[in-house]
Amino acid sequence: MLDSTDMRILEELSNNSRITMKELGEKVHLTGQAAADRVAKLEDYGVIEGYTIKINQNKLGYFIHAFITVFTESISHQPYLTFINTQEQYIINNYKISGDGCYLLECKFPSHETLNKFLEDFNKHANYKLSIVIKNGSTTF
Amino acid sequence: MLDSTDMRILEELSNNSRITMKELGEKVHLTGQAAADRVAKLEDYGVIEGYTIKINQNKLGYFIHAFITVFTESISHQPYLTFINTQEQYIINNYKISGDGCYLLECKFPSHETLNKFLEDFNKHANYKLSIVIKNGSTTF
DNA sequence: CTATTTAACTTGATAAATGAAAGGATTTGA
DNA sequence: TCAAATCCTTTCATTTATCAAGTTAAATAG
Repeated sequence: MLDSTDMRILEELSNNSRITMKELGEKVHLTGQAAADRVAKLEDYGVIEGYTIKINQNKLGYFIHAFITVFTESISHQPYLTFINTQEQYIINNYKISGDGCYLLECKFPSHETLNKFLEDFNKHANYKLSIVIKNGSTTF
Repeated sequence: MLDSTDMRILEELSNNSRITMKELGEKVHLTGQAAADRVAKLEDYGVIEGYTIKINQNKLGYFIHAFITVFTESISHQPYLTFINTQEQYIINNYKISGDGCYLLECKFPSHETLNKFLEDFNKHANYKLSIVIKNGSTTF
């Protein structure tokens, strides 16, 4: 379905999604139009789900990046899910997982105070285990 | 530092980073040029770290999304870190964390077979606890 | 109170990118 | 072998981005 040129296009767009089609074409040895056609196909096929930006959360005042392993107390997860829907500003991802815990909640907080307050409210609906990110050794793509 | 217009710009770019400056300007009630100026400042300031794409990993054949809590056996983390550097294709993020475990490893695999093989090699360098993502209730921005 | 500076924005001209249409290789299948 | 499909290129009209200059408003200083 995808050839190596498509993979290179995905790589280039991962690095800079605002690149012009002309430039992208040069990088993968195609004309701008051919590159644009390829990209349109990747969109149609659904490999490219969207175009977005990387935001530096520290610069927005979110200094704490945390993962919370969630253990819901009751049989129903609904109270927990309802609660976190009211906490959108702090939530990055809520992964339903198998293994230890029901959910893995990725979140961000401006301060220990806000985190503490969040956990107090949180604990009314579920138990948890907290992991704070010290360093992000992220890879590309 | 950032006003509400800047926040709206970040939101719009998060939703579609390939939007034209003209269109972006219309959305936030500015001319294209003013919008472009704002975006340039957000880049300079470092809030916008880059432009990227959302890739559907399933369409690339990565059907398993997992989080691995890592417990290094030896005092030195180096053997573990060296190992995962050889496994780039499977690694999304390697977060150094406080709390339970030393690292939280986010990764992707094409199949249970590749995951199993990975864990066998992995286990030579560190112990682990595996969580497989069942559903991603991700939020925006 | 007035002059000056600065920041944020608008306008207008030019250069560049985009999108659509037409056409040319190359491959695929009947 | 012929027809269709795929993938790419070229060309051109349209749209967009970019650069420089000018406007406005608010803050600052004399």
